[in-house]
Amino acid sequence: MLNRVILIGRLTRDPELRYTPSGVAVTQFTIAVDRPFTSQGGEREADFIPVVTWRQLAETCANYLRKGRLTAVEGRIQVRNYENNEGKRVYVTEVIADNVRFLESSREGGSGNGGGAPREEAPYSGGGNRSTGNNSGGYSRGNQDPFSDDGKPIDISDDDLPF
Amino acid sequence: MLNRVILIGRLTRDPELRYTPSGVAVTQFTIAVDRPFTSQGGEREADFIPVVTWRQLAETCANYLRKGRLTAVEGRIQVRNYENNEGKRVYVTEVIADNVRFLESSREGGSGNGGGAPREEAPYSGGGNRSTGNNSGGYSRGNQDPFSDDGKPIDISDDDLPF
Amino acid sequence: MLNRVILIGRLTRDPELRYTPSGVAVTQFTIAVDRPFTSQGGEREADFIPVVTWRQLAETCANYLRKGRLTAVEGRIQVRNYENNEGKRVYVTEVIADNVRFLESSREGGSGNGGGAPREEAPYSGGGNRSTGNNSGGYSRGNQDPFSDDGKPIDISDDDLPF
Amino acid sequence: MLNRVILIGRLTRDPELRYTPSGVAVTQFTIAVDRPFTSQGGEREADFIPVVTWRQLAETCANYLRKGRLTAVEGRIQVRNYENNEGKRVYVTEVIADNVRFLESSREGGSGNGGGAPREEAPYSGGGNRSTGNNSGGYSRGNQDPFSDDGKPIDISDDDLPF
DNA sequence: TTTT
DNA sequence: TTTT
Repeated sequence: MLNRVILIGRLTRDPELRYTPSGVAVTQFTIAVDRPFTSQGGEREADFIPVVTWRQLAETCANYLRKGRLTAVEGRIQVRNYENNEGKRVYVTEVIADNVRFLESSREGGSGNGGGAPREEAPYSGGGNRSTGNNSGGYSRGNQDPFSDDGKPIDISDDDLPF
Repeated sequence: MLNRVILIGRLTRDPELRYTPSGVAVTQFTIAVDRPFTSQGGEREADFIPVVTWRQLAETCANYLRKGRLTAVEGRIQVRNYENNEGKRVYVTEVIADNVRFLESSREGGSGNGGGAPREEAPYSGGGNRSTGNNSGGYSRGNQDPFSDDGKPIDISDDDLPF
Repeated sequence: MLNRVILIGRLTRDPELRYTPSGVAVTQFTIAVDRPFTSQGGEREADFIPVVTWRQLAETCANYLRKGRLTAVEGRIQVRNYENNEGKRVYVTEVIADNVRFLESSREGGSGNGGGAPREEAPYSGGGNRSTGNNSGGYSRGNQDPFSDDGKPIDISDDDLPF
Repeated sequence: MLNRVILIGRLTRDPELRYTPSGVAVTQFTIAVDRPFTSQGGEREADFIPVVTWRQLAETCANYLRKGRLTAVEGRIQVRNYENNEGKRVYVTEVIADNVRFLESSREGGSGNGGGAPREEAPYSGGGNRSTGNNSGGYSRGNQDPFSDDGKPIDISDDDLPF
C-alpha cells in the first residue's frame, strides 16, 4: 500500500543498459551501502543492493553513473520470483528506482576509474550477473528482470513496465 | 551510507518470535504490500517483504501483530548471504525494522482470525521457513538470521545485534 | 536535490477543496502526528502538519478523507514565503503530497462524525484559514497557496502546479 | 504516529552551535534543496529548510559541516509555535535530525569557503537568526528552540530533548 | 507458502 | 483553531 526506499551508496560496477524487445531501456546496477555500525570483528560492513531503472532514467543512469560514484536512489522494493532450472523457486529482491541523484560529478571522487565525460553509447558490459544456470524464466508472473543468464535481454513486453 | 525503508501492508501470517542463545528476542514476519498498479492481466499484485525485529520491539510485535493486520514498518534493507548445502551462495534480503506501527487495533478489521487480546506467551510456531536443505550457515559473515532449517533458533551471539 | 516526507496521522478537520481560476483542484488539510515521546509533563504531544494536494488526488482526498481519519501522506516539504500586510516576510511550510493512503475506511474508526459515503460535492467550508489580515499575496514568487484570507480561491495559474 | 523526512541539499551558511543551560549541545542550520522542476519563468527554485540537531550529532555537525557542503539529513518534521511580542501566535517548522551524512569531504566541492580541516572549537557565530522582536517565549509547550532573539541560548532543560 |  |  506504501513502499518507499531511499539509499545513498556507491556503485559496485558500471551500470548495465539493455533494451526490451520493444525498445524500452532498462539499466541495472548495484549500490554498496555502508552499515551504520561495524561487525563484532570491528570490520565495516555494507549491504549490496540491486537497483533497476527504466526508460529515460535508465539511459541517464547508463550515461552518467560509473563504478564507485556516490549516488542517491529513491524507489520501491520489488520481490519477484521464478522457477530455476532445477525446479526450485528463487526469490529476487530489487529496488525499482524512480529517482536517482548523482552526488559526485565526473570530475571528483570515484574509485580511480579514469572516467570523465559520459559515454555516448553505453557499450555492452558482458555476462557475469548474479544468476546461474542456463535457464532464464523469471517472468512467469509479469515481473521485470531484463537479464537472462547469457547476458542478453530476454523477452519482456512494454506491459511489464512498472509505471 | 543511508538506508531507509517505509512500508505499509498486511501480515501474511502471525509473526514468529524466537530467542538467541543469549536470550535476545527476535521476531520475523512478512508483509504484503500492494503495488500501485495492476499487472497487464489486470490483476492486483503485491510484494511480499520479509521483516525482522529485535529485542523489545520483537516482543511487542509478537504480542500485538496478527495475520492480516495493516501495519507500517520503518527500517533498513539488509542483504545477507550464505552458502547452501549444495555449495551455492544464496542471497536473502530483509527489512530490519526499528519502528513498527499497528494501524489496526485488535478490535477492528483483520482477516477473521479470531484474535482479540494479545497473547501473553507467543507460542512456538514451528518449522516452515524459507530456507531449504539441512544446512544452516547464513552467519558466516556476522549477519542476522535467527532461523535454522529445522525451525529451531540457531547460534547467534548478542554481537550480531544490529543496534 | 532530494526531498521526501512520509507521515501517518489523523486529519484535524475535514479537508478543504478549492479550484484555481483555470479550474485545477487543490485540497488542503492538516494531519496530527503523535510524537514518539511524551513531554516532560508526561503529556502526549503531536505535530500539526499542513498538507496540500493537487488535481485528481485533491478531488479524491476531498471525497474520501474526513476529520479524525488515519491517513498516510507521502510528498515533499515546501517552504514558501510572502510579505504580509505589515511588510513582514512570513514563512509557510507545507507538505506537497503526491501519494495519500486512506488507512481507515468510512465504516470504521473516525471521530464520531456521522460520515459514511463520500460526499459527491465537496461543499464550501468557509473562512478560517491560518493567515490573518486582509492582504493576500503569498504568490509573489510563483508558490502555491490556493487560500486567500476571505476563504475565496486566489489567482493562481496552471503554471503554479508542482508536477 | 510516523514522521520521517529525508533531504539532500547544501548548507546556506555555516552551522550554529549553542548549548542549553544544562550544557546540551544543539546545532541549527538551513539546507537548500533544489526543487525537481523549474518555475514558470524557467528559474531553478529551492526550498530552504531549517534543521536542528542535538547532543553528539550537534557537535559533529558543527565540526564538519560548512556553508555550501552537500549533505543528507534524516529526521522528523516538528512544528512548534509561540506567541510573539505582538501577542500573535507564530508557527515554526523544523526538521529535527537524527542522522546527518556529509556527502562532501572538506577537500572537494563546497562554495569557495576556504574551509579545510574541521574547526576544533566551534566559535560563537553571533546573532542574525530568523526570529524578530525582543521576546523569546517559544517554549511554553515543551518545544525545542535553542535560539532566543538576541542570539543567546535560552532556558531549556534536558527534559526538552527529543530523544 | 502469501495479506485485504 | 487542532486528531485518536
